[in-house]
Amino acid sequence: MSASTTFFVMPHASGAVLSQPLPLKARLDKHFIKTACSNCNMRELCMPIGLDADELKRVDELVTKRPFVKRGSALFRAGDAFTALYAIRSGFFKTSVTSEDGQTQVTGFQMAGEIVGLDGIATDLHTCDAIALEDTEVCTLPFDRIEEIAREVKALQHHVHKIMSREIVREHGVMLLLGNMRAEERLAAFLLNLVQRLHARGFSSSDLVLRMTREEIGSYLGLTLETVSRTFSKFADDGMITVNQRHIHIQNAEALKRLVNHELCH
Amino acid sequence: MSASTTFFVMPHASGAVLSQPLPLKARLDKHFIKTACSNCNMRELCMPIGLDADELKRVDELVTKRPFVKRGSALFRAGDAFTALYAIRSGFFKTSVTSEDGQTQVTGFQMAGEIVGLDGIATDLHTCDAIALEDTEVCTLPFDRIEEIAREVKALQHHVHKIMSREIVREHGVMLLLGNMRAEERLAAFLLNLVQRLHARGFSSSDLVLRMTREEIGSYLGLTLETVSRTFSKFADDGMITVNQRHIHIQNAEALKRLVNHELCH
DNA sequence: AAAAGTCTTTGATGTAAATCAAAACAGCAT
DNA sequence: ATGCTGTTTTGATTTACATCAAAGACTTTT
Repeated sequence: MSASTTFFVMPHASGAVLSQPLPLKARLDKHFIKTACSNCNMRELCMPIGLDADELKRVDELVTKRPFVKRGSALFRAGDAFTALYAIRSGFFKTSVTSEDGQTQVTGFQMAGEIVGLDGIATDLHTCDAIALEDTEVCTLPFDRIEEIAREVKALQHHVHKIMSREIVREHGVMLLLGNMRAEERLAAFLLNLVQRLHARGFSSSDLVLRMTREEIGSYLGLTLETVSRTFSKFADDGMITVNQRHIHIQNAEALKRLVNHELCH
Repeated sequence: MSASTTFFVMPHASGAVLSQPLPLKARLDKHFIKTACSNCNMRELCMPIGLDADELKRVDELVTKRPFVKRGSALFRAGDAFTALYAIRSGFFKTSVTSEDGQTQVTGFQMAGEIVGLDGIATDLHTCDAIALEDTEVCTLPFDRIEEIAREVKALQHHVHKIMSREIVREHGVMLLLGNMRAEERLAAFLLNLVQRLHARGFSSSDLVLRMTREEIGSYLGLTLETVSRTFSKFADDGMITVNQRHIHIQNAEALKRLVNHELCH
C-alpha cells in the first residue's frame, strides 16, 4: 500500500471513545490531567513504549494543555508561530498547504493518536493549516519541552525521530500516488489506507465514515470532486463497495488491493 | 516557490570543488579527516552553526567514513538496513521509491550539503533507493552516534529536527506541484528550484547542467519524458530558456516565476 | 415545515498530457 | 571513420480526467 503508515497495534481499544470528547468530570479531575499520557487510550500510538515509571512521569509533564478544536476551526494556520506539536486525542483533522497564487493541496488526514505540527520546526513558523473535520481534542506538547526531555529520555528522542521519518515515508507514498496512479488506483489506495488506520484503532476493517468532503478527498488525491464521486459510483457498480453518503462499506477489499497493485487493469 | 528549500547562505564557495572529489593527497591526510566538518566547504549547509570549539569537535567525530559512490551506483537501496545518515560532500543523487507492482517515483534530487537517508529511521530499513547521478563523495554519519551527541549538544539536536522538518515541508511542496500544477508550471518550478539551490552553493543563477535524464525529471514531476522534452522546447521557443543538451541557460527567470504563480497562463 | 445552504451525483463536452512511433543526435567502443 | 547504445526531439493519435452544467439529496436555520 502506497500511502500507508504502520502503527503499533492497539488490541482492545474501544472504538466509541475515539470520536467523542471525554466526559467533563474526567477532564476536571486533576489527577487525570496530571497522568495524561499514562492513562491515555492513544498512548501506544503516540508515545514511546517501554518507558519505566520515572520516564513516563517526565513525558506526562509534557502535556500542558488539552484544547478542544471545534469542527471547521483551525488548530494552527500557515504563518502561525510554531511552539508545539499536537497529539490528536480524538477526532479528525486535515492539513493543507496553499501556494502564493491560492492553489491549495490537502497534504494529509490525521486521526486520534497521530501527531500534527511537524512542519513548523523547520522555520519556527507553520507552513500548513490544520483544520478540524469534526469536534476534536488535542494534547499540546511544547516543542522546547519535548527537546529538553528527549535529551534525557533516549526512548522519547528516538520516538520523535521515528515519527518524523514516518511522515517523510508517508509523503513518499503520496508522491508515488500522485505521480503514477490513475484515479481509480488513487481512490482505492486512499480507502484502504483509511480503513487500515481505523482498524488499528479498534474500528471495523470494512466500514468507515468519511469525515471529509469529496472535494477534500479530491484535493488530497489530485482529482476533482466530480472524479472522486464518479469513481465511488464505479466502485459501487462493480460491487467493491457500497456508498451511503459518507458511509462506506468495503465489500471486496481484495479487489481494491488488486486495483492499487495494477494486477487487474480496468 | 513550491518545492523550494531555504538554505543558509554560503557566500564565497568556489563552485569548482563541488563537482570534483578532493585530491587524493587531502583524503590521505589524517588530520583533515579528523577535522572533517570544521574544514568542510559544506559546513554551513549541513551542520549547525554557532557551535563552540568543543561541540564542533564532537560533531567532527561523527563522520566515520567518506565513501565515494560512482555514477549509477547506489548509496543505499530500499530494504537495506538503516545505520547512518549521509551528508553529500560532492556530486548529485536521486532518491526514488518503487511500489510492489514496480511503479517508480523519483522523490527528490540531492546535491552537496544535503542529507539523505532520513527515510530509514522509521523502520530501521531504507524505503527508497539513493542513486548517484555523477561520481560523488559522501560523509557517513552513524545514526546512533548522531542521537548520542544530539543528547549532549542542543544545537545538533535542534538541527537534526530542522533537517527532518525541512524535508517534510519540501515534500508538501512537491505534493502541491503534483496535485495542482500543469506540466509547464511543474517544469518551471523545478528549474527555478534547482538553480536557486545551485546559486546558494556559489554557482550561477542563470546557467545549470542537469545531472538527470528527461525521464528522471519526468518521474519526479509526474510527467512522461516526452512531455518534459516538449515543454523544454516550448520554453526555448518562448525565449525563456536556451537548451543545449543538459545545459540550460535561463534567459527570463521572471517569466518562469510568473508561470509558476499562475499569473500568466499559456 | 419551508427555505437556504452545502454537498453529491450524473451527463455532455473539451483538453492536457499519455501513448505510439520514428527520426535525430550524442557518446563510446572498435 | 563505423557501428552500437542510450537519450532526446518531434509528430500523430488516443484517452483519462477536467470543466461546465444542472438536478437531486442531505443538513441547518428560521
